[in-house]
Order: sequence, then C-alpha cells, then structure tokens
Amino acid sequence: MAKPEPAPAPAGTAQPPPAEPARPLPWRYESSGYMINLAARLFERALAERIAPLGLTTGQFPVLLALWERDGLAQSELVRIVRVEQPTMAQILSRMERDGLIARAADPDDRRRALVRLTARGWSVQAPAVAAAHEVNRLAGRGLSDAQTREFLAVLMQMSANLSCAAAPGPT
Amino acid sequence: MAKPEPAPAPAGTAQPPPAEPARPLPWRYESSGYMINLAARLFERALAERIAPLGLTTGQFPVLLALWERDGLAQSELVRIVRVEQPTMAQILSRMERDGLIARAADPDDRRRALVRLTARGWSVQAPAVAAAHEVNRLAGRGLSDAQTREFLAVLMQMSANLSCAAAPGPT
DNA sequence: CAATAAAAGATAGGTTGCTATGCAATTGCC
DNA sequence: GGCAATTGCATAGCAACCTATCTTTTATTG
Repeated sequence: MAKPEPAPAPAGTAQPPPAEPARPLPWRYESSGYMINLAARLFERALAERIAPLGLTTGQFPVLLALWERDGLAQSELVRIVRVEQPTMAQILSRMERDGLIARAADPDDRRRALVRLTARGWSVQAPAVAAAHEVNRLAGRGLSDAQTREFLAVLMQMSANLSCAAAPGPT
Repeated sequence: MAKPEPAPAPAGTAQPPPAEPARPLPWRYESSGYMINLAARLFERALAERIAPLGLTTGQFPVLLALWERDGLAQSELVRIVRVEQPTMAQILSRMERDGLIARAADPDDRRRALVRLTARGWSVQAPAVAAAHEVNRLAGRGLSDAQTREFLAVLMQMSANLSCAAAPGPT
C-alpha cells in the first residue's frame, strides 16, 4: 500500500525506537540531487505564497535582487547574473513589464541592447519582498546552528561550481 | 557594466589575494533559498543531458525511482512519495504512458484508482538511469568529504521538514 | 437507504525552466 | 568599404511545476 511517506523524519533528531524492522531509507534520500530538488521546491512554494500578495512570483525574485543592487542592466547582463538561459530571462522580463515592475528602454550606444529599469512599483516592493525571503530562510534554518548554515552554503557553492563547467562526459 | 559573475569562486577553496577592494558577496549568495534554487537547476541540467539519450526526462526520474522500488502504485501513492501536486503527477504519468515507460490499469477493488505498472522499457532503463544519477551526485560532490556530504544531506532533510508543515503566517 | 462528504483522477490555465531557431545590430578582418 | 562572425534579443515549442475546478466513485452519516 506504500506508506504515506510524509517527509522522512528530520535526520539528526532523536527518534523513538523503530517498531518496524528498521526499514532502510529509500535510496533517494541519500542522493544530493534528489534532496536538493525536493528542498528547492519547498523553498519555492514557501516564498511564492509570501510574495504573491505583493504581486510577485518566484522567477521574478532573482531579477529584482539584481536590479535592486544595480538598476539599468541589460538583459544579457541579467542572464549572466541570474544564470538562466536567455529566452527564460526574456520571458520573465516580458511579464515583469506587463505587471509594471520594470520598463525597457533601448540603449542609445548599442541599439541591440534594451536596458531594464525598475519602475516605482518595482522599488516599492523591495522591503517586503526581502523580508519575506529572509523569513523563509529563517524558517527553513530552524534548529540549525550558524556554523551548520554556513557550512551548508559552502557545500552548495562547491557543488554549483562543480556542476557549472561540467558538460556530460563526451564520447571521446 | 556588471561583471560576468560566472559562479562565485567555490567557497572553502583558497583564492588568490583579491586585487579588488574585497567587494562583499551579493546578499543572494548567503541565502539558502537562492543557493538551493541555483544548485537544483544545475543538478537538473546535469541529469537531463545524461538521461536524455535514454529517452527520459528529469520529472520522470522520481516516479521511476518509486516504481522500481515498488511497482503497481496508484497515482495518489506516487503523489505522496514524490511530493508533487496531483495534477503534476497526472501530467508526468501521461507523458510516461505516451512514451511507453508505464501502463495504467484500473484497480478492480476501487474503480477510481488507476494502478501504474512499469513496462519492459520502464525496467530496462533502470540500470543506466541510476548510474547517471550516481555520476551526477559524484561529480557534484567532488572535493567534499563523506562527512561533509552526510551533514549536507542532514541539513537538507531538516530544512525540508521545516518547510513541509509551514504555511504562511496567517494574518491572525 | 438516501444525502452528503471525501477521495481519485482529469482538465484548464499560468509561471519557470529548457533547446532550437531567426533576425537585427555590432564587431572583426581582409 | 565590405563580408563574415559574433552578440543581443524575440519567438516557438516542450517539460515540470503550481492552483482551481470538475467528474466519478467510494465512504459516512443522518
């Protein structure tokens, strides 16, 4: 019947002695990729429901972070910063323009480029949106020490770097 | 001009003395949610390009893992195991059926339920697909000790548990 | 037993991600 | 100067997520 399987008991926490014959964790829970994917979806859901009242979506968030830090970037620069593919960025920017968060103006120096500028509304959501993101991070990190969180972030960075410049093993 | 920003140097690795005035890392790199989202996308890309030759996609992978472990599950059980919403599962199963990975048969005991069974092709991709996933995990974890990886997985589980039963703070 | 509630699944519509492709503007090279 | 390569962006099409809603079947309950 396949038990409900509602999140494996938080590892590292003491558990009552298992009445069952110590069923081993399914393999997936020892796979970094599987667990990262799961955690990423949970983070996204948690953020989505908190920024929806602001009229924001999760995909817009990294773009806003970049623009709040430096307004007037071109699409190609946002692509490099946010690290999504160019058509993904084009699509997100279209919706942000539609929703009045940004405006695009042609770059006079290079007519191929379109500079992205925040509107008043784009600026106005900064404080509450950042607060929502902080709250999700705080909630997720409950029960973890600062050292654990820092080490966790360091591992994430190492893994991202490992996967960044790693195409599939070419059939040499 | 916004520097290229091609992956922040892998933290924990020695870096040459910064010639620049020690520009602080943008805030996003200290956000668990941001970094998990980034890592998850990189994992997904790496897995996708390795299982594409098998005719598989990343969304099908968790479903296959569940079915390889126990064939003949109902859609609702897969939903609980894989932890996606029901319409997402329905869509993935439709494509898997279309692609000849699974077959759906009505449950004689409950005519609402449709039992999902692997086809011969669904079984045949198990070994190479699992090997591909292992390779991605191994690649991502390069330079990390076993202890680091275990601690990393424990943190991911804790965060997933924290975010699982955590709706937004009701406007009480 | 009949009416209602709950559960399983399908469908519609939206966002985010990808690849592949096409077009226009700029750059490089002879 | 002129032609090719590169760069910036848009579009089409698909997969994987989501919420909202509907139908059908089973379970509950008065």
